[in-house]
Amino acid sequence: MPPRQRRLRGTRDSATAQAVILDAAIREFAAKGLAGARVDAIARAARVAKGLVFHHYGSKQALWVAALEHIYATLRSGQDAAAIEALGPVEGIRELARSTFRLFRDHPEIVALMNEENLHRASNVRASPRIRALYNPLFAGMQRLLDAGRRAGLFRDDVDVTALYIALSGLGYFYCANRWTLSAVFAGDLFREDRIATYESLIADMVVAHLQHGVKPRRPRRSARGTRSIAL
Amino acid sequence: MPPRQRRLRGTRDSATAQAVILDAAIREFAAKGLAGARVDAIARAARVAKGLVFHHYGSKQALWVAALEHIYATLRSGQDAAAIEALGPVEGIRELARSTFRLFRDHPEIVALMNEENLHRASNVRASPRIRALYNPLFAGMQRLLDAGRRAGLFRDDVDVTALYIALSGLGYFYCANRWTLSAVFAGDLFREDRIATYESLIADMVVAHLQHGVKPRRPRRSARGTRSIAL
Amino acid sequence: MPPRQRRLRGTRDSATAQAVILDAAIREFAAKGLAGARVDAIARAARVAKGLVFHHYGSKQALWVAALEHIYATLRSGQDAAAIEALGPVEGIRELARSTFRLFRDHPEIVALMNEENLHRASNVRASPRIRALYNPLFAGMQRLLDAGRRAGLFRDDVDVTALYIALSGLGYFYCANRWTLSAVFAGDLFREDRIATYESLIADMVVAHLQHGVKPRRPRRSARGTRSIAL
Amino acid sequence: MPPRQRRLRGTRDSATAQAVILDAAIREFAAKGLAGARVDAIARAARVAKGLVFHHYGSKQALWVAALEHIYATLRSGQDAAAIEALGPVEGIRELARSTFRLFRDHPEIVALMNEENLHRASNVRASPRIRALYNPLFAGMQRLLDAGRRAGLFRDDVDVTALYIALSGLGYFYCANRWTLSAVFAGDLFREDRIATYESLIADMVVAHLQHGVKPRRPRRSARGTRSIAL
DNA sequence: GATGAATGAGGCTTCATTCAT
DNA sequence: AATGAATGAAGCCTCATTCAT
Repeated sequence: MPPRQRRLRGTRDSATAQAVILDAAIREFAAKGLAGARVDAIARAARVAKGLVFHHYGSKQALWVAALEHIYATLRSGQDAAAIEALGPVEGIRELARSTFRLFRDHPEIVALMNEENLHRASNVRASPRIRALYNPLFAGMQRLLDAGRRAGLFRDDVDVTALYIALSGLGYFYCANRWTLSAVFAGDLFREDRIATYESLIADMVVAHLQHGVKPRRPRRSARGTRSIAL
Repeated sequence: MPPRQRRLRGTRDSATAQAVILDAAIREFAAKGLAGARVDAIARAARVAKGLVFHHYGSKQALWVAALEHIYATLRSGQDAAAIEALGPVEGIRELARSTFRLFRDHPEIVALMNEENLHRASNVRASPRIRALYNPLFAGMQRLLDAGRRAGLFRDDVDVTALYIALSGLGYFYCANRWTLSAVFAGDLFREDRIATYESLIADMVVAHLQHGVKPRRPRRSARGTRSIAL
Repeated sequence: MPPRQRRLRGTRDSATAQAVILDAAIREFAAKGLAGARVDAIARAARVAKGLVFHHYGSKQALWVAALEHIYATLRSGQDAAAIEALGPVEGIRELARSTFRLFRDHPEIVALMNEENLHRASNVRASPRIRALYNPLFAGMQRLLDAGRRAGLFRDDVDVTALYIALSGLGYFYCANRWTLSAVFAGDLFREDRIATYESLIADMVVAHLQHGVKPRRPRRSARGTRSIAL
Repeated sequence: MPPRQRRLRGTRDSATAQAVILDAAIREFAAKGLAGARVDAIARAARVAKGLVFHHYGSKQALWVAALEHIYATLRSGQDAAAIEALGPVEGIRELARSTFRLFRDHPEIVALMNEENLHRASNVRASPRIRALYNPLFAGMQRLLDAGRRAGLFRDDVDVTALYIALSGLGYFYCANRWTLSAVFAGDLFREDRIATYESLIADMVVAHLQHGVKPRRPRRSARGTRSIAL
């Protein structure tokens, strides 16, 4: 009788096994939370003996940390600071807002794990310098965009990067994090294509509207770079 | 010798006991999530025998639903549709944004339980008509405010109530939901008084900026911000 | 179908349950050691759900400590200081030696647990003042016996109580502790009645022979009490 | 970069590897017992892959037997029958008592493994003719010493070799086996140099006092203690 | 109504052992 | 000979729930 399930047995490829386990773990953690996740389920999903999970990761908690670091890396790699900066102030910020929304939408595990981690008061994030370091380039890039926008007379000059980042993220985050309760309350699927598209541009509009609010357009009004349309 | 710890024993006030249990449960659920919460801990916090929890609520799951209904009631009672409507379009929306933020801030259990409930794809919310009904008055009120704003030439006319509610909530939600991870990443306490105040007005500004974006002020133009005039 | 095994179910007698569990635990610990013992086996032997063991004792380790304290109490209650003192120097010491041997013989769990506890460098005994306190009356009694023996010119005067206690115990202990290996090596059962009796008197003789070694008998030579035979 | 830790890898000296493993095993078994010992820990201590332990010894149980045989060999080699016999009855017995004590003192692993083996009712010792055979020369030598002592009128004639061996061993064994519990109860270190020395001579005295007890000195009576005279 | 002893299913983790390399 | 990934059978312990009182 052939084995019912292809196991790793014989693979002896520790890197692959670890990746498979981590992937399964992220899925399980995202679906059930840390406390609700079952190592058993992770092992089964990874087609691996339960013991192997511990062989490679040591404990459920350590696996959780690995999952956290992974999703933070995903998050950050989806917010490409350089690419955004290249678009110029207005389009750059718009794109950042949209891509952040897109990230939360396409990677619900990011939202789920971040929520859970906040339950634990970020004890793991705080302990991981790797995660914290990921944010620096993004914030630096945002700051340069804001400065450029101000110099070009496009943006107001009383906006704090941190607050802006939080607002911009929150707009996308809530939509995804509360997908199910919102859908229940509104009796409709929030993730229908058209709704998502509408909301995506709303986010971008709202952030930029705020940045431009009360700014007197200057006459020749030329932003250094990134001017796409006169409308902006 | 009097009992060292006052228990409910003998008070025969089952309503009080139930309230105490529910209160303890909300705290525990907020701190640990549904899966992470322990009935034992709830009973201990309520100074009640574990069996009594089951006596009154039947199961952990049922207790969860009760907690959920409770926090939704809190949420809704904090967003007073009538009071908001009375403020007129601009101030009404501003106040809604601020009070929603305030709710999430002062009631972290709301955020925590909503997150957890979304893990379960809102199965309990969907099953609770009571919760869903809570939203109707608010949305109706918002819709009337938006209409009034449009008629007064203050607001653009392409804004969907649902989307607006989500955006407005998200701005406050994220700040609270991710309090700990954000504080870790920014290496500072997000909940310092001044930061909160700044962010609170940012939220209000951003929402209104969006609603007014691209709107041509009509002749007798009255500044929108803070005018509590009858016209609005 | 009647229940296969009588459980405690319905007993609701916590004290009894705890005693039954402790008894089973001592047996299991004595047979397998701390590491080799199975909580499962203890619960089964006690006809109790495994969870109840933890309900009452908290952990295997705590159960071990309880077992230790129990066997030490047994040990000490088997070495009745008062009764021994009443026998007078020679017979008292003889009886102490014999009864100590008897204790080890009839309570192999004492020997087994003491051995195991020494593996752990007595960490639990050290932490239990209750156990340590048990020894005081015995040593005080022994000291008084030795003093009396010296005053009566029966015992040499250079013998330390502690050393004497250790020697006296060791004579009986080894016989029991190594029952099986010794029996294997000598190809005979060490616990045959006659062998035991022979060895029991050997122990008593040896200890007293030592105490009397080199002592010049005085003429009137009357021990205060307990003089059984002229030979002594 | 050279390997951080020198492994046996590549030495192809399987004999060395086996010896290193056995040594580590004895240490681990002595510290934790059979059930408490971890093959993992043994391999780590031996700086060897876990698989190699099984490669060479087959199973934990087999490794235990090897360890057992090793410590029995050590024990026996420390009780040199020929050397003891050469000392004559009194000094020979004294020396046997002292050297046995010394063995237990310097090789706590002997005591620990013997205890553990008795937990298992000596099943491994019984199965190992090698171990049992080790005792024969010693007993034969003791018997000859006793006989000589009797013929010389030094020893009583009702003493059984087996019982004597047990008593003599027990005196030293208990002191070492219960080192930790005794130290805890007496609140002092049993292994302080002076205490050990005192006890060592106590053991020798006690055994000889017993052998000489009630023996009428013949005419040319020579004191037994410490006389290394030819007559003995 | 209220208690807490008791249960049993199942969770995380350990560990001796096997096996491909 | 030697390695270390991989396994699976327990092992300790937790926890929601039941039940006698």
